[in-house]
Amino acid sequence: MAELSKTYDPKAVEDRIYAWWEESGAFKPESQLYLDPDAGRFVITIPPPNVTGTLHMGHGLTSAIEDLMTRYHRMKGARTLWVPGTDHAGIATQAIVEKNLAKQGKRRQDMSRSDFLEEVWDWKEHSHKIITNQQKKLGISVDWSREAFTMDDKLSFAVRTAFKQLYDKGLIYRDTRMVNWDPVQLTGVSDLEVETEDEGEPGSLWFVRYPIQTNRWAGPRNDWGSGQWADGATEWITVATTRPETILGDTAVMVNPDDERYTHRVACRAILPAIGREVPIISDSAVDMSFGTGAVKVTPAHDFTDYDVGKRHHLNFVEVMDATARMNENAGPYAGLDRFACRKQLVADLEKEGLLVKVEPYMVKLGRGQRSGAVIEPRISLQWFCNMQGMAQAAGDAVREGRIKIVPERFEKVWFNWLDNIRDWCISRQLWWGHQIPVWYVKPSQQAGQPDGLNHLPTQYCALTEADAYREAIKDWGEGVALEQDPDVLDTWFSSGLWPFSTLGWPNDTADMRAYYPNTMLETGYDIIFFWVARMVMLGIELTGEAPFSTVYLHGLIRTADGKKMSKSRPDKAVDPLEMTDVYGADALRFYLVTAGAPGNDIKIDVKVVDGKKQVERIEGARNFANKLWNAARFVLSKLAAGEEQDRGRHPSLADQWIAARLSETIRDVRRLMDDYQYGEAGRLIYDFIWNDFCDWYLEFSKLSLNAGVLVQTLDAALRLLHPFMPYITEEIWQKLKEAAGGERRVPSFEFPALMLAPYPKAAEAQIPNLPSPIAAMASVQDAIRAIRNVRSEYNVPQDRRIPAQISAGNRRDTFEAMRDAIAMLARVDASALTIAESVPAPDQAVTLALGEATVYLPLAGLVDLAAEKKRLGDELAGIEAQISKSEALLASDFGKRAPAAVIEKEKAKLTDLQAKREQIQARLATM
RNA sequence: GGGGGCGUAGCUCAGUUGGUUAGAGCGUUGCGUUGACAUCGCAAAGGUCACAGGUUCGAGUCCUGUCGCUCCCACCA
Repeated sequence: MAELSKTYDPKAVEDRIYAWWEESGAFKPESQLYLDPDAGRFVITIPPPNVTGTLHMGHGLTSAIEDLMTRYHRMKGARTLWVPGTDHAGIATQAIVEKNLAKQGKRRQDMSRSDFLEEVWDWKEHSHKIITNQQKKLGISVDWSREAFTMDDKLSFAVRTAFKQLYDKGLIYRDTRMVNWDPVQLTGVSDLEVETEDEGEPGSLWFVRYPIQTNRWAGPRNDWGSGQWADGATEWITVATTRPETILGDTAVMVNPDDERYTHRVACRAILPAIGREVPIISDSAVDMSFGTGAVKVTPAHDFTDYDVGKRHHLNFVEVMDATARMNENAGPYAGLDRFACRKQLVADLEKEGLLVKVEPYMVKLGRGQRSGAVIEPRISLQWFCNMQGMAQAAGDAVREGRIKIVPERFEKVWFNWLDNIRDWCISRQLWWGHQIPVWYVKPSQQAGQPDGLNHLPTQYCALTEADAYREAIKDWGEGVALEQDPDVLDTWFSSGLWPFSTLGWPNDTADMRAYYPNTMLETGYDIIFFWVARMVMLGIELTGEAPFSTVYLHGLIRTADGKKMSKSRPDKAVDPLEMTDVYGADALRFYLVTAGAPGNDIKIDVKVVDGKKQVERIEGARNFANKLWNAARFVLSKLAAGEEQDRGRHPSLADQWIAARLSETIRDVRRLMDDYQYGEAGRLIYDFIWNDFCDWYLEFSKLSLNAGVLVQTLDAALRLLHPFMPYITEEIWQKLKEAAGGERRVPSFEFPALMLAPYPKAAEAQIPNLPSPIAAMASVQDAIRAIRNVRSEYNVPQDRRIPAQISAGNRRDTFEAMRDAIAMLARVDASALTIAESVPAPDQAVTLALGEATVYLPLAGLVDLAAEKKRLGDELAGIEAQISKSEALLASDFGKRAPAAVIEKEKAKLTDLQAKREQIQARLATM
């Protein structure tokens, strides 16, 4: 048998084990060797990382939790599939590639679409390689043979099919509307992709007065910029704005109908500064009288509210900016200026013309593009939309009716709130990277050739392929028709929304669709509940008729120590998952991540930099745990190799029965917690069992009397329990254990080739019947040992000094007798001076430990004086008596009548124990 | 404007159908190292569970309010 190194070295284990798992096909559901029909299926599809670069700690958390779930269910005997894959991440990836090209002095606009896409595909390959490599390091047990990418041929076909089905139902339509426009990325984006700072950003509120047209003053007689533009005007209306440049596009001024200050102004006309356009003053209840001056400028082409106002009041829509947010020809003297340059110039000119009343500092709620950071400009454009009303209703019902369970439950409220207020989804993007919209238009030249066509024939064809589109178009337009495909691509979340079924082969009726759809679990961060989870549910129900999964588990976000999002701008506070696996090992990182917090709660990672290396205390703690387990295994293996076991397979000792009972208890609780998604709590229980029960106590007992059978069984079960949390180290140890344990020390799980394919422990299998509660019996021995240690520490008894002890053990006499050697060793008692009896006479000059079930006397001649001991016992007695009074009062109160029997029993047992201690102390005091 | 979350030991956090002595890790203090492990062992100190009410025999846990921090959603210029 190979010797184990003195400390656990993840680097010597992880890659080797992972390669072995992968090569042996252990991640594939077809390879499962242990199946329990009652366990059903477990199917989960990975939240596909964006091919934008590398993974961050959030992906580490996702991987840790999902692999934990997957390994747990696989070991429980559920038919288990975890599908991996990546997302093309349209806008984000295109932005990165454009940025990279810019470094080489290249621009997308100077390239052909296909040349640019070639660059993106190269980047995708590059990023994909890094990502999958990182995922493998983390140990995720996904079925790589089913790996998917959102722009694979099969998935692209699913996207076109979904689009066509929705189009044919009339749920997808094209319309000219106001959308959020990113003037840097030159595309429309959805509402969700616009981010605003809660407090707003520092800006100004400009108060500008517009002259009113009167009998005496019909309009400006002098040029704008002359300083005399408004000469002669006598009446004014003052508006407040945060975006002065939009004045150029104003087509009305609006006041509240109830606002008496302005009643006489309604129906008057104001003259727009700079442009000189006459604009009506209208009244609309949308105006907040208390804000600004109570008069609002209306720019229907550049503001969402004003757009609606413009529609309501049949105003003109004057666009003053182009796609890049430069002022256009409608901006008069400012044409050609950037919007912010225009703002600056216009404000200066307004001041010069005496139209700037005042400027106040103001926190502006600026919408910024999620990816570009550019200030979003509302813009009217022709886009594709998806009607969400019906789908949102269905998605809400799925949760309301319990077909989908959201964990933690509190997110249901957010879910309903968003779905109930849903707006149509702008799904087209003016990008090149993504799924091109499967709609073909008849070329305008053709339409011109057939004058009737425009009125009677369709000019757009939604089809799965260009050939299909032609087939349809030819029917209407004849053989010579020429089509061109819509140049836009779909929002990246459209394809992500199909992910749980597009990965399984939908729309085809594949074996995987039949076997693994719907999924059972969807696990992701709560930050993409709307972007992704809601869209999957809506599209899933609409397209497949079923909710795509039955449980949604949402984890928290990874944050820096000060609670901020980890960002690349603060590299000292951010931490990379691979950096941590490199320092502490994948198991340590994973154990930390799943035990760090509670479901749905954020995790703050406190990074310390020591000698240029990043350290995280809590991951270090998990690493230490791995090492502890490693050394425990080393001990077990050395004992097996030495063949010095006693009691083999025969009478299990009290210690053996105790560890088996504790194991059984732990298994029961762990399974309950795991099934209730409380992975952190489950992990802590396993940690406690391994470190405290197994290492601190049972291995110590084993040094006196070894039962190799029980030792192997216990370690085997502990490894299986821990495997979903720390897959590598447990597999490595388990393989060694299996190799070392022959013959009758073998346990059933050794029939399986890999720990990851072995069954998860069941409580029953660890139970050794017969004795009543070995846990309670052992507890009294542990109490005694701890109490003796305590006294030794208190009286500074040197570690190497063996002391005598007399134990009056009452009906625990057999228990103490059975543990005699252990007591001697662990409490460092002189074995030849250890008396255990039902009752022993109290010796003089001894410290007395009243433990309830037993009394321990430590004759520490010379170390304790009578008076001090009397005082110590007196104090203890006082404390106990206080507790007894409290307990008695409690039992005498309504508690005794109303509390459940079990609770009362517990209280009574406590009281009995206290009374026993009191008696012991009183008896002792009486003899002193 | 609406809706969440958090506030528990010096620090980071657990504590899920309310059960009466509130836990862990790290840190601190004392003792300890020739045999599984110093990435360790033994022991100790340390908390009016943010605050104020309420429900209950019983509240860290449920309800109401207040304060502080934080996040999400929302078209007040």
